[in-house]
Amino acid sequence: MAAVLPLADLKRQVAPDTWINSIIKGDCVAALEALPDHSVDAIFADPPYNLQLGGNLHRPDQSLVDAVDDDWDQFASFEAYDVFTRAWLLACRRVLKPNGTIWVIGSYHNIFRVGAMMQDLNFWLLNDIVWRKTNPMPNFKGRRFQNAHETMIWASRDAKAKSYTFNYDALKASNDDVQMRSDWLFPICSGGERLKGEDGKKVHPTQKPEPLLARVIMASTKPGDVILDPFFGTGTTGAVAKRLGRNFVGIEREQDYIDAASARIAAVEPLGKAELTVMTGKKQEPRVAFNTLVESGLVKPGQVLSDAKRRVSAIIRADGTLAANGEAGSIHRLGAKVQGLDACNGWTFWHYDDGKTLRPIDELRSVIRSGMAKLD
Amino acid sequence: MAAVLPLADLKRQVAPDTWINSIIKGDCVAALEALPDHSVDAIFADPPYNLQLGGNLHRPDQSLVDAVDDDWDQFASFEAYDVFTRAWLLACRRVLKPNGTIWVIGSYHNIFRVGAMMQDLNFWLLNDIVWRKTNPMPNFKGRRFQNAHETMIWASRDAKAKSYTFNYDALKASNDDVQMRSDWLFPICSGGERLKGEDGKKVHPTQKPEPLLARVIMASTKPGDVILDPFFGTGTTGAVAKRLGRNFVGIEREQDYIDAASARIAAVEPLGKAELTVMTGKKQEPRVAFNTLVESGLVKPGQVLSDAKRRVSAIIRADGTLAANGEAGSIHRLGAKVQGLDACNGWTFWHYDDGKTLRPIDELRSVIRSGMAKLD
DNA sequence: ACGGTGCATGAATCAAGTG
DNA sequence: TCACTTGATTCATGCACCG
Repeated sequence: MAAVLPLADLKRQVAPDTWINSIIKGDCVAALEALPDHSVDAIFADPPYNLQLGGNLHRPDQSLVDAVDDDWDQFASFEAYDVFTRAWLLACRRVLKPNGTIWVIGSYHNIFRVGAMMQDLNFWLLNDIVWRKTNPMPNFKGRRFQNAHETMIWASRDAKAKSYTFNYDALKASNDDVQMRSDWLFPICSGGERLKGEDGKKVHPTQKPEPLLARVIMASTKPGDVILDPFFGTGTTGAVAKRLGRNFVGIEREQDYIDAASARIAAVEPLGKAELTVMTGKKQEPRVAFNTLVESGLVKPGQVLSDAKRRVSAIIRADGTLAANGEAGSIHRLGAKVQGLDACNGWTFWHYDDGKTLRPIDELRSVIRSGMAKLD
Repeated sequence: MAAVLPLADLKRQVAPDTWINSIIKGDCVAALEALPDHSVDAIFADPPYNLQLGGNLHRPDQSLVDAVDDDWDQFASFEAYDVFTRAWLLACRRVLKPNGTIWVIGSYHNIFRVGAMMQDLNFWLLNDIVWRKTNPMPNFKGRRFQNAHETMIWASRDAKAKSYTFNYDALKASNDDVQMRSDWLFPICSGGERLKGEDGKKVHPTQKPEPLLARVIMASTKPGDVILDPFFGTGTTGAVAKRLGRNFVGIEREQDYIDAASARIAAVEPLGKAELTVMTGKKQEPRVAFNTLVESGLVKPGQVLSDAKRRVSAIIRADGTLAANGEAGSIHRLGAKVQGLDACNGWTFWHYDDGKTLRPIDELRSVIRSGMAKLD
């Protein structure tokens, strides 16, 4: 797990087992060039924020704030940052599968430039997600609002990509059965999760919290997917991907970060298959034609179906169509017609009388499906 | 109030009384050209979002979503939108005072382009603010996260502007004595606040809620300041500015919107000077001890206080503490104790009988505070 | 005057599979 | 690529109406 690959050994190698679940050491764009076209399912990118810090910042007690002033976060100008951003985004886009999606996280210092560039490069923005921090750093000078959030952009490769992965039902189930919103609340990375060096100092200045990555990965990937992180740092993406039964590829320049990430990922225990099973909606269940209900005898030709309030009714015909008012058609078409609508889900609209109460025919479809499941 | 000015009458007139508190009818950039250099203290801009909607969207009940499909939101391309954005931002920058600040609101469709352009034009970003909606529209198809927020960018005219207005202490005091964060929670504009035409339909598709504007204006302007809104719409900025003792200038193209805004603003009653002074004071709201109420005679030793439903009661002692069931303590400690809780806000928990009804003692604190305000 | 039910609606880049 | 079919999909709030 987490082999470290020297960049020179890679030349757009197609065999995934040469680079999957490894950290490629080298410059981000050069390393991306070594990966094959359309080879990763998702990308999580935490690029340098281009913080434009003037002098040092002191707390009210005069202690010095340990700001992000590393070499890799220094850009001479917006133009230089744009050139850098365009290069790594383009390289990512080539490597991403046509139905893959990309996440980029940033703050107000850089996220507007990144988002505009993504639009310029034909990524299609799906959402912007706000990470609200429960415990953000205060604003010490009292000259601005406390900067209490960061922004993530989630985008598909292009506007036409319709079948990207989004585990809507699992997210909703995990969120008290209401759909997941675009504002997420998580603590910053601290305590035992925060990697510290032998000197007790944090290894990386902007280590992201694992729960944040976990939601990203659970929302937009499937088990077994390959997730690329072109700014791997201390490997939060890799650690969470491994724990959640996904694969990763990391790109990182600094040996200290690579060392920390390798050890970290090696210690991760993946979850079992049962725990990883994602709740899915009706969409993913096998298709059942209404005629199957007729053929199996669950409903009978001549039987009357009605809507939930018995305002309209129709008769089942032997070919699996319905008839009412001299018209006939599928359960969906006729359901739409009797309501004067363009569309209708006949499975939930039409009901049958079980002797006591009206029940949707969708329940009979479930009976068929459970019978099919037993054949597995 | 809210005179409507034909654009032709204005030629960078310096005398502010010719355009202050009026709505200029005309194209945004052309109208901005008519205003003098460095003439407004703050700008709030709600530009078109450039939504690129495909076909129609239906709810699960097949009803049609009333989308924003107005002509003013149609742009041929990102490039066309950028040209438009650059033009109005540049014009705003000339009109803004050197120490003025600008707010721009948008969604993920446009805010990244706007933010990047602002940086390119040398605005200096101070914060990005997230407006979290309590009641956003759901995502009906379950293909994305519910889009539950919009983003505002707050920026000064340039990096060197250090003495912009930011009422840090007033914001902190209004926020339970912790500094105001970058994520704000407000409902969308609906109910009685939402302007409706004679046909019962909304006058403007994107009317912003007044509390949002109130926080913007209270945070970044002083009483008497001039606030420009280059996309005035139905005049939320003007209405809130007038109520809060500020001046406004609006620019709007559509006569229907101008008519609605004029009538709306005319009906606004400005707050009194005392109320505004309290709200904008540099110090936090003065702390009032319960004993001050006793000393001032608003409550009397021996008087009985109870909770809102008369389930528990306590007696006021001369030293400003309460006693009940053989225990005594502050209004907060005793309130917590009688409820079996760890903490309690005694000001809102305890009520007194004014002869007709039970009223919270917090109202008596307000009486003390307004008396203190009159001493200013 | 209430409480309960039903309905309308808000800045929305909102489906997937088959032939 | 287009046309057509199948059938999946919503949260909070305000207001009208009714008993």
